Amino acid sequence: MDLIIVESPTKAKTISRFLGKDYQILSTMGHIRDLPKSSLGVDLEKNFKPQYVVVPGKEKTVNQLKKEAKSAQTVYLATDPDREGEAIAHHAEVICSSPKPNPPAGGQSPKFSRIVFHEITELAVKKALVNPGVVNKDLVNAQVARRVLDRLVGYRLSPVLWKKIRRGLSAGRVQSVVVRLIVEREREINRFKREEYWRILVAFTKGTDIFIAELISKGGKKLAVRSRIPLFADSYTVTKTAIKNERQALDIIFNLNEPFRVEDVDTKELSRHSPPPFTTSTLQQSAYRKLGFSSKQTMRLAQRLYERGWITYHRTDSTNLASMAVEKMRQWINSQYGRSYLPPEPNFYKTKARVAQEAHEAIRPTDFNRREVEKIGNRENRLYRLIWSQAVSSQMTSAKFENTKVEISGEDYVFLVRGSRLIFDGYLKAWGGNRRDEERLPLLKKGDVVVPVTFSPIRNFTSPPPRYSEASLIAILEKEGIGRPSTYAPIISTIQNRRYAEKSEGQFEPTVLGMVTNDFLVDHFKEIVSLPFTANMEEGLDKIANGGAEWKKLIGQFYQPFQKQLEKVEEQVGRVKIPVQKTGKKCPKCKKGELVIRTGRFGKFLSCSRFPECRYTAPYIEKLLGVKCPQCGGDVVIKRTRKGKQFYGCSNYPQCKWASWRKPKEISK
DNA sequence: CAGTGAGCGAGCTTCCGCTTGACTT
Repeated sequence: MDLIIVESPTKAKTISRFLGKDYQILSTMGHIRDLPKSSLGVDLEKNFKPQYVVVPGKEKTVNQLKKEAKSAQTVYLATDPDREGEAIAHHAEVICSSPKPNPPAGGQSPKFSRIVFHEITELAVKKALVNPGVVNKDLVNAQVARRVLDRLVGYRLSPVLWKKIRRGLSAGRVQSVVVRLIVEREREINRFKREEYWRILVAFTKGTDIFIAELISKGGKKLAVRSRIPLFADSYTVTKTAIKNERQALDIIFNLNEPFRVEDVDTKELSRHSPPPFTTSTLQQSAYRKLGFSSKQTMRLAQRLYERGWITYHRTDSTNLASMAVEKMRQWINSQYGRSYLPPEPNFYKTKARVAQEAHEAIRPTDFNRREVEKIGNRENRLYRLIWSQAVSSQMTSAKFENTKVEISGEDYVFLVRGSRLIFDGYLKAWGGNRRDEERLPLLKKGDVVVPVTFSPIRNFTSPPPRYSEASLIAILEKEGIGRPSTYAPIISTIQNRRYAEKSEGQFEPTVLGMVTNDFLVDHFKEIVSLPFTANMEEGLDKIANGGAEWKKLIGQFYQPFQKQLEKVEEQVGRVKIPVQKTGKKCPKCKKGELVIRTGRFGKFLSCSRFPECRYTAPYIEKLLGVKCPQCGGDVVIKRTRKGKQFYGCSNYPQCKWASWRKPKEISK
């Protein structure tokens, strides 16, 4: 019997349904061999020779692969069709073909065939089986280069941080850039100067209708002032008006004179195209924005949907849909919604990611007739419905809006009001007729006289660029090609576990430790924490994969200067002090020092500035919530676990051990 | 669900990317 090796057990199950009992199908559950965890595992004397070991905990899987391969005639290596998948195929081949102390006399060792398919359908799998190839050594070498580079960066840089800042810290090609994004953004926010400006809104009536228009120009000059601020990985547009204070605003209002006439009515039809079906990144972003799920939570739910066979694979960077799925979806749309919702040709989407490997399809339901899963309203179902709508609507026609711009003038002042009306719902139908974007206007035509009823000067302030949420962070990572679908969620945990950043009300703020560590890396290893570093690496890896470069050369080109810089920093740079935050309060123990806020391994805490002479410590209370502890009546405070997750605890800890994940209800006395 | 910082110096920390499952509120 022949053996087929895939990565995911769910995939194995699906394929065995297609192929019946003729094949045995096993899964590797990801990588089976890797560099050892507790040493560098890269021989610097021997041209970066990597030392591979069986991944701890994978011994059973490996033994089973070996055993079944022995009795197989052909071993089909059907791991994912991307760089990591090629490496897994290679490792499986190595494991299954060794050790061969004495090649069985007369017996045959198995033949290895590399097969690939981009969609898991019976046809695709059977086609792959009759088109066997061999493992692509160049692609494997590209993966080795990627792995070795990440190991060198991570395992040589981290110890520098232990020595120069604090034990246990970490640095890496991906995580250090993520921390930098958050730190840079915080500084951009701090640099930002809020500016006051005023808007003038006027409520007009026409007949029995009322609508609100905004003053947009005065004496032929537009009031809006736009400025673009370049950001570290982005840019930000600030819009304000030329009205700087209340006096100017009132001045304008007192000078407004009737009559006010409709000067111009401009109506345009606008079509809005559906977004593409989900990739991992866009699923995480949408689930966060629309359902409030964290990326971790989203992945856990998606995993369950995938295991039950309800959705395609959920770790993907592709927006492509299997042609069979598109065909079925088109039939479904045609029969349920009708012809006008079906584009003449299928919609195609270009993938946004810079370095997409497109080993899998986009995320979609496996059966479009399944509109709900399990109990309506539960989390799994809500995520499923999101995936369903995104996939189905991606193959539907555009929605059409009629947008109206009405200008109203009075002397040398011009007011503007915009309206929007949905004239054809198109793909929005798959979202359950979402009409939130409409803004209805009364019927207005040129020359109409409208009567003002109220004048409202509105005070505004320009707002700084927003802090990153999980969603906006993942969007940047995908855009820059940093990290992969399988790592977006873990990265976000890592930077919090290391206490480089904390999430507060859904937004990332750098800690003092995060800023110190980032500044150290930017000062001394600028290239590695730059955005193009990963992009450049990918370029090099592509050359290796195409047979146009040797992996050892690429690593050497990176490592020689890196090594020099490591030595220089070791020698010349002193230990960095982590700054403390002053509180202005006296230490209650020694009465001499000042209480300061320090960041330790378990987050912030209070201690005496005279440490180590005075060893006073106390927990740092972030916020008093005004809620009493249900056990002892003390104050309930927000605390953070070792891993940085928020929980609620009693301020009398450790005397009172009360703790909860959820905020306790107010106790009324 | 939780006690920290410095330095002494045992032994140890650390990367990214591919999988799932064992644990808990």
